[in-house]
Amino acid sequence: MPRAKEVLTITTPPGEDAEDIGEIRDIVGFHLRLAHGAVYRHFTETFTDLGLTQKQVSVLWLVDDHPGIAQTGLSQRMRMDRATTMAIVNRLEARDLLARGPSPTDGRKQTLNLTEAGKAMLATAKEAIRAHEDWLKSRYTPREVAVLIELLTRLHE
Amino acid sequence: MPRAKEVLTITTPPGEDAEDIGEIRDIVGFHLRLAHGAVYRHFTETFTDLGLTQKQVSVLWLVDDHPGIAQTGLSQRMRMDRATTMAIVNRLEARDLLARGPSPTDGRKQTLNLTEAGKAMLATAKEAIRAHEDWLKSRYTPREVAVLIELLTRLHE
DNA sequence: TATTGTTATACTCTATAACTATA
DNA sequence: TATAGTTATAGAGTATAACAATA
Repeated sequence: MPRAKEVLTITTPPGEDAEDIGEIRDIVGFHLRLAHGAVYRHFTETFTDLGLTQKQVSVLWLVDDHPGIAQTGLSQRMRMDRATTMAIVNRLEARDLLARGPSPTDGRKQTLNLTEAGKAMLATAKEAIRAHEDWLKSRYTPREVAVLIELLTRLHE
Repeated sequence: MPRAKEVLTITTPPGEDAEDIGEIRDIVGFHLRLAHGAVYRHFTETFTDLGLTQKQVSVLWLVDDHPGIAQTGLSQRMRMDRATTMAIVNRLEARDLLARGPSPTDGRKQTLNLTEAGKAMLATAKEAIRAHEDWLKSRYTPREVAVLIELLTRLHE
C-alpha cells in the first residue's frame, strides 16, 4: 500500500463542512484588529492632554533617535507612504515640534530634527507612554511580553 | 535582617538611566501598530476587487452569525461607537449587501440581516479571508497561532 | 531614469455632540 | 431617565496620481 507524501495535513473539525473557513474568533486578523483598537483607544485617552497621536509620537521618537533623518527614511521605518509621512510631518511642523532643513549631501532630501519644544514634548510623551505600556503589560508576564513582541515582529519585518 | 516583601521586581538594564523608558523597539504598542498596519495593507490588496474593508467584512460576518442583530449589538461585538457603526452599516446598506428592518420586540431597535447579494458577497469574502489568513499564518506554527490569538485576546476582552 | 519631496484628491475610521423616538 | 438610532461635524490615517527639482 503506497504511502501518500504528506506535506501538510489539514484537520477538519468533526461535523464541519470542509469548505467552511471556520468561526470568526479563529481569525488572527480579527483579534489583531480588536486588540489594536483597544490599545489605540487607551492611547488616545492617555494622550488627550498632549494632543498627540500614536503616529505622531512614533515620528518624534524616531527623529530623536535619528537626527537629520529624511522623510523617506521615516517612511521606511514607519512602513508608511511618502504622502502619509508628509501629512504627519506637516502637522508636527505646524505645531513647531519638528523642523525641516536642507540636506548637505543630497539636494532632493530634507533633514528632520526636533525643535526644543519637540524635545520637551517627547520627554513628556515618554512618561505617558510608560504609563500606557504599564497598563498594556499588566496582562502579561515578562516572558509573555517577549513572546508577544516576537510574534508581532514577524508580521511587520 | 528583614526580608523585603517583593511583589514585583523590576530590573534596570546596566548603564541605563532609571528614568529612561528604553528603546522604541521594546514598546509593545509600537509593534502592535506596525503589525496591524502590515496586515491591513495585505488585506486591502487582497480585497481590492471586492471593494470591502476589514470592518465591512467583519460586520457582514457577524450579521450572518447573528441574524436580526441590532446595531448596538454590533457596536459591542466590534468595540465601536454607535456613530461609527452607523457609518459602516450605511455603506453596506447602500450597496444592498445588508438590510435594516424593524424590531418586533423593541421599537427603538433595528434588526440587521444580509441580503441575498450580501450572503453571496460574504461567501466570496470568506474565500479571500482564507487566503489572507494563510499568508498571515505562514509565519507561525499552529501552536504559535494559538498563543498569538490568546495573547491578543487579553488586550480586547 | 530614478528618487525625493510636494500638492491635490478621496475614502475610511473614529469620536463627540445634539436631536428624535421609544422603553 | 435610559436606550437606540440618527445626523452633523471634525480630525486623523491611508493611498493614488501627478508634478517639480535633483541625482
